Amino acid sequence: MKTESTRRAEPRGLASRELPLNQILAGDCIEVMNSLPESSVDLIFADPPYNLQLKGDLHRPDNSKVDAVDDHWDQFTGFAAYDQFTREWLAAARRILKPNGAIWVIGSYHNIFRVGASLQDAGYWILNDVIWRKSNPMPNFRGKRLTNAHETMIWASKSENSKYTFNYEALKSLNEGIQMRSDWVLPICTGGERLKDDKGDKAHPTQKPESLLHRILIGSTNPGDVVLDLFFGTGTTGAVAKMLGRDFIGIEREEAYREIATKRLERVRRLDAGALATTTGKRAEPRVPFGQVVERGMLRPGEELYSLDSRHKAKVRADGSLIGNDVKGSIHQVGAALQRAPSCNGWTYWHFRREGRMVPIDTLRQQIRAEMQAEDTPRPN
Amino acid sequence: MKTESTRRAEPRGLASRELPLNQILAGDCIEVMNSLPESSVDLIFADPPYNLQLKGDLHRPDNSKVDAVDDHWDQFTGFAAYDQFTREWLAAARRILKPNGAIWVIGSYHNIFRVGASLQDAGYWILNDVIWRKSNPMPNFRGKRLTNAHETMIWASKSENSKYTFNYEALKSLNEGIQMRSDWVLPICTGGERLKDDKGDKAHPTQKPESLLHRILIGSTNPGDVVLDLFFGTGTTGAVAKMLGRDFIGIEREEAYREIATKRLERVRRLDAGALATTTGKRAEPRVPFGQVVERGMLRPGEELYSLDSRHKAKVRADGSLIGNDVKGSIHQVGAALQRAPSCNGWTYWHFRREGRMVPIDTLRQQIRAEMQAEDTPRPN
DNA sequence: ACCTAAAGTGAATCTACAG
DNA sequence: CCTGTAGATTCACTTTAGG
Repeated sequence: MKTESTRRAEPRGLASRELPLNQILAGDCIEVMNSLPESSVDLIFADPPYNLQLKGDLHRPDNSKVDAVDDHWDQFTGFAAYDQFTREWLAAARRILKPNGAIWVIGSYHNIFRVGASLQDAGYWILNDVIWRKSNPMPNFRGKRLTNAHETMIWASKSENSKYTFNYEALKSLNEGIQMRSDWVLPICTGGERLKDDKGDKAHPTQKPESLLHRILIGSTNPGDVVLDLFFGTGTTGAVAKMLGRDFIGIEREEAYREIATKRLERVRRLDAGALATTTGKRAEPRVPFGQVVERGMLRPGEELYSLDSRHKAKVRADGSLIGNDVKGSIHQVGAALQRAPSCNGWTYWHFRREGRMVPIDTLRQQIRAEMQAEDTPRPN
Repeated sequence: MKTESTRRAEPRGLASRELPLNQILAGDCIEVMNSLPESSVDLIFADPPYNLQLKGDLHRPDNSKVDAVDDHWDQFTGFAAYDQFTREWLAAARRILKPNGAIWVIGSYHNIFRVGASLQDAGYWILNDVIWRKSNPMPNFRGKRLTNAHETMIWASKSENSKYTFNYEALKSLNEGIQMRSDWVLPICTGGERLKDDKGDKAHPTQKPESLLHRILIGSTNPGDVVLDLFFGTGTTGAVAKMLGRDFIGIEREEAYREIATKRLERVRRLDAGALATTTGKRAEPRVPFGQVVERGMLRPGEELYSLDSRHKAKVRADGSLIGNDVKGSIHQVGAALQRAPSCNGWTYWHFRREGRMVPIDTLRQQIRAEMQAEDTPRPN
């Protein structure tokens, strides 16, 4: 396995240097991939059409119409056509993956079983299936099925013996000391993050949240890695990759999406090296992980936190750890070190500035807890 | 869709009466299923071998053993054998399912994608994929992957137009009044529920928790339904089915498991009817034509009805239709037309005035329903 | 400006039955 | 098979409107 310290063991070949880095390539993803050199990218992310096969309109109980995914790119004549499409892009993708490369694919029950089986047949080796549990899904309006509250992602290496990248400690750190599980609770993409067109409508019907890609890229790539997105859309993968200091290549067929993504990417700023460094040591601790505050964008990597008396400050890092005065670690550890105290509750010690005021980060934890309580009701039967 | 009130609409055929109810049948599940009459069971639950790593034993439908192979080139052989086994039991299961029957299959990423694709290919219609999120999973000891903290279930009807059973209100009630989502947080089977053998070791490696089957059977069967478990194991499905007043059939190849399950089932007691009753929605109520309200003199022809905000009004006619603003038709049609909405539930939209208050006409329907129930209930004289 | 109420919205395979 | 109609059905969150 490649780890944080050994990731440079695999030298970039000549072919890799010729890659069209940090660009959006126009065209069909299979054709474009076939024009790229083999064994040249570290990670592929694919959010292919789901083949939803929707029939009539759907109305909410208040009679408003649900804005469905009826785009032409989601139309297939049947399972056979969809399977062939899937097999072809999976094969092309595997060719350009480095031997130790990996792939992430996201889908729903409409397509994910077919994609998963084709992926296994193509020689990929599944590492985990990961559930994106949506904290705020669209309900089932007709009361005819369960609320479709999740999507499924498959994480697979190029082959069974690939030394894939897995930043175990960074993910554990994002989860405040507890192993990251295969189910990730994250909100869908709404609000200011959701891109709008000229008319104020959503620019893309299926824009993914940056928090999802943040966790994927932190966990399965290193800074400087090349991340390829086969169905780039509005460029969420590119935006997060750029922010996190990874190189990206996007492939997108629709010009409208390419234009939106290009503008979006111009606004993204790369984090500095300090914010990008991730924890390699060990830690442990309790309930709501501070990493979720970062993943959810409540605090930005690179943002500064202050003690209430402003005597100490520290910088937020991408994996949910802090760095202040050369001390790295959890919000608790850094707070304790700077005070030369044996311990410190980072949640109440650290504050961020909003509109001139100092706000304790514990308010952000309370927000997350409120959401978790709403979405998470374990019941022993 | 079958609801609580209509589930008896589908008569049991002669064949159904010949089913070996509440028994554990010995043998290979495909052969046993082929000996059962077609279109005879309401629900099938299947917890098939997960094909873990293809390293353990895998048997073909003819009971011959597949040689486990680690060689890369032989992987396809492994998948092919597993796929054939899957297709055969799925086909046999579909034959004995009633037209409105459904199936649940549980698996992990090792097999669930292949099972799901085969299931779609066989003509089943996926209703939901459901995530069993384990509240207490085994951690990943080597730190090389994410903690595998969930399993995936697929819920599918026999065909696209099956009127499958879905007890929406009962599940909503289980979830404290909020509609049930596709992710279920439940603990794994441990403690006193976990069956032990003579030596005190776990009797079965993958015993499922009763809470899981409880939710499945409450949500997708009615009392008296026939539930078939193809890989019965220690009989969790049978135990929960018996407790919930469903009939079960179990198929199990291993004698040791059949013995354990038999003992287990003897200890299970069937709940009484009062405990079995579940919440039902309006769909289960008998239909009442608005004309009956007029016939019974609860509203007079010529009387005016109003929307709650009094923006629209309409006049009752002798035949139980309405006329408002030159639009004539049913209470639903006139309500929809006046609001320019695609549809409208006239029962809740229209109100009449009594003693200065606005009363929804649905209260009149409820009165009629109450009288109908009183008539149906024989009174001891 | 600030608080509250109302409206809007999200990858959705979303009805049952009489005639 | 088809068509037409009765009539049942929503959660979490954001944005906008109104006071």
